[in-house]
Amino acid sequence: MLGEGKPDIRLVPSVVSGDPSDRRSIITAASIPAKKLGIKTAQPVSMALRTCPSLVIVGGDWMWYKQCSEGFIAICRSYSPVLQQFSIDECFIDMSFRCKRDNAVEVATRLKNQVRDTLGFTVNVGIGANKLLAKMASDFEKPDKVHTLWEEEVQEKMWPLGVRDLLWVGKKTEERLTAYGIHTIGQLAQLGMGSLTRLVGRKFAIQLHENANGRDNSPVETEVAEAKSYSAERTFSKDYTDPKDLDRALFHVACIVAHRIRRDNFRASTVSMFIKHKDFTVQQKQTSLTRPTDITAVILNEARRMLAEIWDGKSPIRQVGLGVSKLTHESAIQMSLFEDPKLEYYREWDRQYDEARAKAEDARMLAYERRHPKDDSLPEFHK
DNA sequence: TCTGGGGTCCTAGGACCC
DNA sequence: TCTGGGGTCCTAGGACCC
Repeated sequence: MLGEGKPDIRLVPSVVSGDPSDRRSIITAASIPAKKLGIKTAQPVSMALRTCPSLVIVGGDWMWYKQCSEGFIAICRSYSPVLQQFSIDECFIDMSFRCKRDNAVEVATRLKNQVRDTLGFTVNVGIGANKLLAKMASDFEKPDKVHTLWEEEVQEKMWPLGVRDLLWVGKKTEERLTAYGIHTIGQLAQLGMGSLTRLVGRKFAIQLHENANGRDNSPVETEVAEAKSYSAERTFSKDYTDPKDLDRALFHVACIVAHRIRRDNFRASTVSMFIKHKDFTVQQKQTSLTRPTDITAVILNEARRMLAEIWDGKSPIRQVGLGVSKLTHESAIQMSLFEDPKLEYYREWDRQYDEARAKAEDARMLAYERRHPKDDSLPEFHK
């Protein structure tokens, strides 16, 4: 993991980001020293460099992260099978049948230390009577810590925090709440439902009210939900004005998305696409297909048609995206008598594309293994 | 300084049916 | 001839998460 003589990037201001010479790169993760300087996730790298010229910038290693994630989840699962993965580095574990409240901190500390000593990275563990409280507790002081947030601690530990610290309160909701004089989670908890409903709508108001009061009855979902949509987007290093460039980008994202749904044995009935202008405004368009498809050419064709409908063909475009939804696993393809004979040709093109992609995947795996040679001094991942 | 990429869910208005 | 209200589907847009 760490080479001889290389500094531990966790101990100095550092970030993981895309190519720092690309002005459009943003930060995917920041070390604690970097965060202390005010550098935040999703900030442009160029901005962070201005804050800290000596910032250490490294590229991401997604295959490694995935492997670390699997090792982490495996350890967590050994504590309780009632586990819900929330993201690549977070999960909820229902320990209610495994330990009593009195020894929850002890068990959590054991889990935290086992992850650190086995996998070589630290985690925070939050303990609470529901998922919201556990999640909020896990975001208290880092790193390598265990925190509790029991119901009777909500007023003392959670209510003084700013509304933005509450899960599901993002930038827009924060703006609305602060404009109304609501700055802390405690104020939010005591705000009347009438006012809250006017600010954020009925459904969200109910959730925010419950959550701010420390209540959450959502279950730990052990089943991994099937994907409901797939999408891909490309941001250009310079805004595009040439239709040829746009079309190439659309082709690129269509290939990626169609490949993914074929890999997962899906067909899609809805195709959507969007363009983001240089002022960040977005135009989107979606269309329903008469029959679900997994053919790149069919998806691309719909996207092209929609692009022509929403773009004047000359205003500068910063980003293009394409998505599919309304997915089914229909295995029996109903061959219509009137099916376009070109479809067979398109299917063959896709077969060859998928094959080439599989080869590229193998090559990436090999390169990964060269990057991370087996090191016997490091403990094995729990599989 | 100039803002990625991949997802989920919600809302609101219009079309259409009963 | 003109009117209601509920349900469902579709589309566009917006919010949030990591």
